[in-house]
Amino acid sequence: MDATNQAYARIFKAFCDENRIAILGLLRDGEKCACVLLENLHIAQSTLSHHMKILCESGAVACREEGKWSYYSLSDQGCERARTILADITKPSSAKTSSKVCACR
Amino acid sequence: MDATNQAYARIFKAFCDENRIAILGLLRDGEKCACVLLENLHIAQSTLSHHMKILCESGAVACREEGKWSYYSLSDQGCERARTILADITKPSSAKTSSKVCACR
DNA sequence: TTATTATATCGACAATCATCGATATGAGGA
DNA sequence: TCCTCATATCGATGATTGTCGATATAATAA
Repeated sequence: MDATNQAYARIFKAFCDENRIAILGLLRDGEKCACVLLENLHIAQSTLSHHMKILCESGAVACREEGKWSYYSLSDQGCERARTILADITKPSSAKTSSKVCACR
Repeated sequence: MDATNQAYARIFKAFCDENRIAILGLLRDGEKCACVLLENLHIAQSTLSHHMKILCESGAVACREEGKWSYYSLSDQGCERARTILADITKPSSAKTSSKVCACR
């Protein structure tokens, strides 16, 4: 319905799987090759590739390809954007308009 | 596998559905009765109830029951916790340890 | 008490998702 | 060239999720 909400939802999908959070945890230490990520997770290579695609599409992770290797790292800009959006959707607006009791009373 | 990552993932599940983001948008203006939320969303009553349960369980939304009405509002504490966790998992650690090239080279 | 109203729960169903093994692609190395 | 290695893509499968209508619950009104 709302394209913005849908886009926001897609960004937070990056953070709602425990394996993807584990991947982010590994990337916090710095850029990592896909094979290093794979060594540290108990998932199949095709599954890792799937998660990396979602993380990259959300903008939180950046990919650098070099020869046959793919290096992944946290994207400062993408992560900052996710944090900003979460702040936007969870911060009360300055002008609250609702009353204490429901109108349907 | 990792209980913490699983718990974090569950929190962000609250934010990865467009209808739930729309609900948060309505709550930014202040506490709202469930029936008011329902009027503003094109979903069935049982679906709203389902979403409210997920939002409350994530901690981002608080529920106040009064008579036959349920009033929902953003939880300052719960939202702050979500923001803190997102910051934690997306901020590079101070001591980066990885080198520029993959060890498997 | 009986009826109405607000919300939660249940059961079913379709859609989405995480996962895997198999295969394709593409870069080096022999 | 042929082989190996790193990664991506494909197709299938089981699990989870969003959605609904029907029903249960519980509060209030008549």
